Amino acid sequence: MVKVRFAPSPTGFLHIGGARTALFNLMYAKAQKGIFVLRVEDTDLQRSKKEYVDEILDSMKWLGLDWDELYYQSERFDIYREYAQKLLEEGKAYKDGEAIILKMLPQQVKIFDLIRGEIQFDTETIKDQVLMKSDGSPTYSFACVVDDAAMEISCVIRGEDHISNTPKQIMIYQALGLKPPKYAHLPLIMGEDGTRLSKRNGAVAVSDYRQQGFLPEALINYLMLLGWSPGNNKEIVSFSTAVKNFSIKKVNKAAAIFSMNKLKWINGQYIKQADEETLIDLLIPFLRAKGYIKENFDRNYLKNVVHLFKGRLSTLLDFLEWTDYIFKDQIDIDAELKEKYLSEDRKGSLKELGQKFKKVDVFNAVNIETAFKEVVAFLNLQSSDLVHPLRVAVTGRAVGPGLFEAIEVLGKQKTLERLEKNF
RNA sequence: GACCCCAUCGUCUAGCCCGGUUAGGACACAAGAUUUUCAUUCUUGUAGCGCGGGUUCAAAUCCCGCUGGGGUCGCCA
Repeated sequence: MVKVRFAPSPTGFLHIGGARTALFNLMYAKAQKGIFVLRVEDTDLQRSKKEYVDEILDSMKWLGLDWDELYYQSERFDIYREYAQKLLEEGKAYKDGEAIILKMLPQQVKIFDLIRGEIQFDTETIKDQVLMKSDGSPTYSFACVVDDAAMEISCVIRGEDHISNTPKQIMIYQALGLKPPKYAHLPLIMGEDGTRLSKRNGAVAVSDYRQQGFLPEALINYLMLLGWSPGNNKEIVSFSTAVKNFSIKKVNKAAAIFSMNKLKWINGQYIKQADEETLIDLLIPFLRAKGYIKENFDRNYLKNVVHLFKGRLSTLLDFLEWTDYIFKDQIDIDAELKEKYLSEDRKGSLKELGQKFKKVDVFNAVNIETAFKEVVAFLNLQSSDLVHPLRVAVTGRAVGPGLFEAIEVLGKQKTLERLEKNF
C-alpha cells in the first residue's frame, strides 16, 4: 500500500515550498491510489502555535490538498518515550541529564533516493543524535522515524534540505530494528534573485497568494511545473491530468527559481477560462473588503462588469484596480490626463455628446456608438478625436476595455453626470 | 571549513537512462497583424547544452577533473 505524508511544523504559515512538497506527495499518492497523511509536527512546545495549525490546514484546504488522515505529534509523546526507553534498555542509547541520546555506530550508510539514485554517507561525520530532549519532548528526527514507521509510510517525499537528515534517521531505524521507507528528495524552490525564497523576494506564505488574488488551481498548476513537466508541451494542466502522468522518477534534480511572471500568466489563463458566476463568487470577498459592494448587491450587474474585464486580469486584485470608476460615485481625473485630453474645445464636444446620450433610451453599446458617430459627424471630427476625451471624462483613464461596452456597463446616469460635472 | 546535492535559452522545462535532434515547448523580451486606447488573441524573431579533458566514426547525452550554485552541520523542524 502506497502511503505518504506531508509533515509541516506549525511555527509559521504554510510556505509556498511546503505547499509544493504537499502537492508532490499528493500527486504521488493519487497516481497509485495511495493514502495521503497530514502530520502536524508540533513537538516544539515553545514555537508551535494553534493559529499556525489553523492557517496551515486552511491553506491546504484552499489549495485542494485534501488529506486522508491527520495526526498531531504533540498527542503522541508517550509513544516516542516508550521507544526511547527501549533503546536505552538495549544499550543503544545513553542518557545525558534528562536527554536520551543515540550512539552513532561507525559505518557507511547508503540511501536510495527515487529522484537522485544512491547517496552514501559515512557516520564518522555524524554526531550522536539526541532522541529525547531534556524537557521530555522528542527531537524532529526521532519523532519522524517513529511516526513514519508506525504510520507505515511507504515513501518519504520531502525537500532536498532534508538529505543530510536521512542518514541520521536511517541509523534510528536500524537501532529500532525497523525497515526504512523509500525516499525522494525534491529540489528546492529559490527566490527570483537565486537565493533562498524569503519575504524579501516575493511572497512566501500561501495565504499571501490567496490575498493577492491568485486562484488555487492556478497556484497548483504553477507549483507542479517547478521541478516537473506534465509532458506533451502542455503548461496549463489540471491536477487530475497531472496525476495521470505523474512519475516521481521524472522529477528534476536541480533547484528551481520561482517566477512571479509565469504564475501571473497562468493565473490569467485560469481567469479567462473561468465562467462569470465562478469569478463573481471569487471576487465577492475582495469587493466587500474594498467597499465596492454592500451586503446586498445586484449580481446580474456584477456579471456584466466581470464579463467586461475578465479578459484583462492576471489576478483578482487587478479587477479592483480596473473597476474603481464603476463602483465609485466620484472619479478623480489626473491633471496630466486633463491637460492632454480635456482641452476647452473638447469640453464643448463632450457636452454635445452628453446631450445626445441623454436621448438614447436603450442605453446599450450599439446605440451609444451610433449616437457617438452622429455627434462626431455633426461636429466634423474623427472618431479618434473624441474617443479618448470621452474615455477620460467618464472613466478617468486613458486606457480600458471597449469604450462603448464600458459606457454601457457604467450606465446612463453616471455617464451623463460625468459628462456634465467632471471638468 | 567538513559532508552532501546539483548544472540545457534571462526564467521554468523536453531531450540524457538506451550517444547520431535544424536542441523542442512555455514565461519574459522584440517585431508585425488585429483592436478607437490598453490588454487579450495570432504570427514571427532574439536567446541555451558552464569550462577542460577523455571514451567514440559520432557527446547535451557516458566517464573524470575544474568552476559555479545550493543544502546541512541545534536538546528547531
